[in-house]
Amino acid sequence: MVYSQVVDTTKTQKAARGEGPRERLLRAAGTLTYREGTHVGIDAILTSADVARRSLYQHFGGKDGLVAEVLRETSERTEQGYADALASGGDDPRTRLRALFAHLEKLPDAPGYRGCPFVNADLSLADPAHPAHDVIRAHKRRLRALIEAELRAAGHPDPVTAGVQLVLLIDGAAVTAASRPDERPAAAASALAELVISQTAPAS
Amino acid sequence: MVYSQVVDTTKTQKAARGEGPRERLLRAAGTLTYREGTHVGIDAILTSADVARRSLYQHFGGKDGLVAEVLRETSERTEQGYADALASGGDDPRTRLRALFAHLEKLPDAPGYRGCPFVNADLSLADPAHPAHDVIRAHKRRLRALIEAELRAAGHPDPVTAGVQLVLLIDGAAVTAASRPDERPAAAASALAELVISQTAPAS
DNA sequence: CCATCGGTAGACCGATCGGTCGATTCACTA
DNA sequence: TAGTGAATCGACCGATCGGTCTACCGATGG
Repeated sequence: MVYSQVVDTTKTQKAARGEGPRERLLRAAGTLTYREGTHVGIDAILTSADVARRSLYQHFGGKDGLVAEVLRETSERTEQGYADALASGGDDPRTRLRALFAHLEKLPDAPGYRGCPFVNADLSLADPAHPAHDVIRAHKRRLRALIEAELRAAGHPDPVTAGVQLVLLIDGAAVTAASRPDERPAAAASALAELVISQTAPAS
Repeated sequence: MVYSQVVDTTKTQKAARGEGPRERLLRAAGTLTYREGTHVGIDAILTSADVARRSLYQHFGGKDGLVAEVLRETSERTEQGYADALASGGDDPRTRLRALFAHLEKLPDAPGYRGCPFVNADLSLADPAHPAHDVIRAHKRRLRALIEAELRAAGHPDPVTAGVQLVLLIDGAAVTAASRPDERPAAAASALAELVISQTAPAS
């Protein structure tokens, strides 16, 4: 079943002391669920976090709770990154959106890039009642709202549809980058996004 | 772990007799891996297909071989659907591409729709050496080539990039439709695709 | 008539899954 | 200093995983 051995059981997280078991668990689970998928075994997470089995259940109630919490905290950091990227674009909502896509365009170049952690988890967890789905939906909804607000500020004729389109481009680029990075999908998505953004100023 | 009981162990496939074990296995595995994800147990597939355990290993060598073969055969049917959709658009490559997106736009309305089976499998199988990845990449590459040929025939200035963009739109729409169908992403993607297609005739 | 062969049935394997629990250690604080 | 609660270790649970194996069945064809 396993063709390549990528699971590294060594306690890489042990250096990150000073953090409590909860933090170590979240960090290890975040790393492993992203790299190996949400189906990593609990034991691998516990070993990597150097945390007792019982602590997991005391803090998160179980694996599903841990996975959901990992995504929740990841969404906070991610959205902070979005906000920073937008801010770097100044005051003009169009340049702000361009800055956001410039930020997103850099992500696939990161060493261990495997696509969007939210999309990956969403598609990996077949059970529609898994608590992670709500977390993911909420995150994507906030992203869409963020973009929609910029589009509205820019006077886009249909900011709702355009918001859906831009998030769709982001997710599509992430999926493609994870599978076929040679197509450079991030750049292709940014070019398409530019078409949407420029709809706000038909006669530039 | 399981919040909703969607696994139906009843031998729904038993009616499909006349087919050999191999066909029944492929049919059952296709249905179950799409509905439950690629992590369905082998026993569920065997029960649903009403096939002996040994037949699976004789025909496909193991679960991974079965999953890969399911995707391979699914890709044939899917690409036939693409070809038919294109053909329904007549001779003009632009109307052919529009017909293709019209075809794709109908897919999410199907009852058990859960997104693109290839994207889902690709993101669910964390092991990069799983044989299914090659099948999936090949399928998406053929789709891209199909689209690229139409764009080239239409005289698009950059058919390669535009091909990547249209496939990216398709995958992004599938991912979004599986998670947040209320956003009607297929329509949003088609509208964006129209922008790409119309680049072929700047002064329509 | 019997040998072969694809299929079935089902026991069985080691490994791993998520989860529970008792016993112990440790740091902090009252 | 004694007590308390959090975190530790590790045994243990039933279930399930993918995979192997033996035995049997029935049709086909020499």
